[in-house]
Amino acid sequence: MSQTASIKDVATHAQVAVGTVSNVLNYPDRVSQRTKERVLKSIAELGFVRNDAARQLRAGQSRTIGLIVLDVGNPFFSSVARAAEDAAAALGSVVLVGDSGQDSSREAHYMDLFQEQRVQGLLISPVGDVSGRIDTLRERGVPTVLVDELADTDRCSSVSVDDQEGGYLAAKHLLDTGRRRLAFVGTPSIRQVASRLKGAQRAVGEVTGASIEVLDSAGQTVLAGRQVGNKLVERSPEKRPEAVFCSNDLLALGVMQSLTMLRTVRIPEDIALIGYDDIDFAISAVVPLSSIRQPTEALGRTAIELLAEEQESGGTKHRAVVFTPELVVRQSTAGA
Amino acid sequence: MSQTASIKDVATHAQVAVGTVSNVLNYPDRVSQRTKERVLKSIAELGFVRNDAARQLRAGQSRTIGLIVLDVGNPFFSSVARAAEDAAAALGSVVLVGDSGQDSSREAHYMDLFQEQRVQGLLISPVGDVSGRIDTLRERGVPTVLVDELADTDRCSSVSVDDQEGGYLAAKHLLDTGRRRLAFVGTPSIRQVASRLKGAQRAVGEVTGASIEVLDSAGQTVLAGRQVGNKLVERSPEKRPEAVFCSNDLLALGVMQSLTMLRTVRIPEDIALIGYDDIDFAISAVVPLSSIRQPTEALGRTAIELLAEEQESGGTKHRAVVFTPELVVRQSTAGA
DNA sequence: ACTCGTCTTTGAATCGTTTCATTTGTTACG
DNA sequence: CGTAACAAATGAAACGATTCAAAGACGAGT
Repeated sequence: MSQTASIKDVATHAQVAVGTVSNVLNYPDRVSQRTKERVLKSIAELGFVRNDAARQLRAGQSRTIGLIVLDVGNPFFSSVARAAEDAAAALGSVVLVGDSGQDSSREAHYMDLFQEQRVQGLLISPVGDVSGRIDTLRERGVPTVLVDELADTDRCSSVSVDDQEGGYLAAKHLLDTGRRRLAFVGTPSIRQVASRLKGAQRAVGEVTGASIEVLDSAGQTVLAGRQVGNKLVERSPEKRPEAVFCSNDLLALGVMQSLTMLRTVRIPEDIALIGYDDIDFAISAVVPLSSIRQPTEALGRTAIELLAEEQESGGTKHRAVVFTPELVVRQSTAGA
Repeated sequence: MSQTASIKDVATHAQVAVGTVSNVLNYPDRVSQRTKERVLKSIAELGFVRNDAARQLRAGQSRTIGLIVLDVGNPFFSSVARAAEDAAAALGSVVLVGDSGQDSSREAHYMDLFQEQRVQGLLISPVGDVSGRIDTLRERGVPTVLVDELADTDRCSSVSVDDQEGGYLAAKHLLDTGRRRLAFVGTPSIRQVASRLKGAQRAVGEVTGASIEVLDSAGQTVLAGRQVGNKLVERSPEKRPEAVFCSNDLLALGVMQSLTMLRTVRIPEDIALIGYDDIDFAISAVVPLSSIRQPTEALGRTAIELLAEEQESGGTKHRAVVFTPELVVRQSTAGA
């Protein structure tokens, strides 16, 4: 029946003032045991549920945090989101997730939406350059934290992963296990990929007699990896690299398929292989794939922490936290 | 500066009444060109953003729809969510996604949250039995649509996929291509898996001389599939099935790894293989994997449509829409 | 009996929007 | 010139919660 009972209905039913009902809900200690029981009973009987819109209106702020990611289907982002949700829950807040799908109009749409919702703050993996919009948000009192993107600390905080270090770790591992002629597979036109390559080149530069060739792939997919892998198989054995570092796991899995398909190349004996991201499939590949793992839980958790810091400082103090990725060694790079 | 300008500030700045500003926003036709321009200019200058809490409070309902899924990381659900978001956007609504992670306390948490938000309606893939809670919601005017679960149409609407038909399609395809001794790999303790098996058995029953053996797997992962695959390889060739139907693609990929690893078995010549779900990896497997595709876009879109129907009928009319999955033929089941 | 302090309860004011009955302004027509 | 018809603008009331100054209740101490 009751479309929805209001606090006033509860007050009438329990024969108390509206303020008392509110106190039962928000400051139970201020209310005597007797009346508290009576009010709670009325709440149960009427099926009262707090109207969050009214509460927010009065409070001037919501208990909500907006998160805009490039792709919820991507395990990296869904993991970050999950961690952020948990961290926010501990603070009594809720995370609303928006998926921009790499589309800046969708991104703008969610930014507007979250502003109308008066979110406490915004976590965002920006599609393009959003520094202007972020300045506007800050002026309006909405702190923002960039996710997976390094921020200018004059403007806002950020959490990101050191891609160059990840590339360094991968290449160093290959070198440490005795390989000297390396190959890098990926699309360096993407910023993150370029950093990973740069790190790899740094590691190679530290070892005399080591070299790395760059094989540009057509995309970041399994199929693109397979194409590159086929080219490698066609080469005469002495021209093949001793180790291949792929800028993501999908590429690596594609390369692995090509190399193992014809049985002429053994992994890791003839060619070692390492990927990036440590997706679920990496461990269950034909040859379990070594990879670089990004600390997604820490990213999500820290993003929420930085947001809290921003709120406390009134949006004046910014911090850029950079995480170091982690090397995960599996069979595909086992000792030469 | 402006923490946030209200409609009253805009009215003062533009020298009009608050009602006029509201009309500019909601009924532009009621306002003369001249004042409209003046008001819009003030809105821009003050950086006014509508406060959604106040709007909702007045309206008594939000423009928000709640969606609770079992796992956002699962491509099935992220695809359904995406489709629902798009369909809702066309109606001017927004979808809030909650991830229960198969945990009924998290599920309950989101149900409470969405109720406080006064969502227009709820789409849910329930963890356990939620019929009681759904009854309560209906009484309170929150229509609910079950997703990926068949509903009792006396209580609420639902969108689901006919798993038995999916199993039938898969087995029939294997039979149509000449295979007679089939095997089913999966964990029939899961409801959906049991239905798929039942459908497969129905198809086998229609063909004389055909048989299907059930291989219970330890889970639904690639590794579980590999274990089953290894057992198959150990058998003498004449005892191996001619075709294997796995209750999901991960299992199928695991089986594929085992079978192709030792090169004693060829896919599809010696053993045909088909999975279920048609995940992205299916097409880029070593041997592209045939599979059963679930119409996730249609599920999401229809869920929103049914919700709209519920709203129009005041929550009295319920409908259960069951979709038929689709067979996707690839190389792994190519003609014998 | 009176005062003081503590604990509990009260209820009006407030948040920012939308709505709608009224008022004000303008044009057309007899 | 009067008035009917219509368009545009007004501003108070309402939505449902929280807050807070003030009032009320009660017991202890003198």
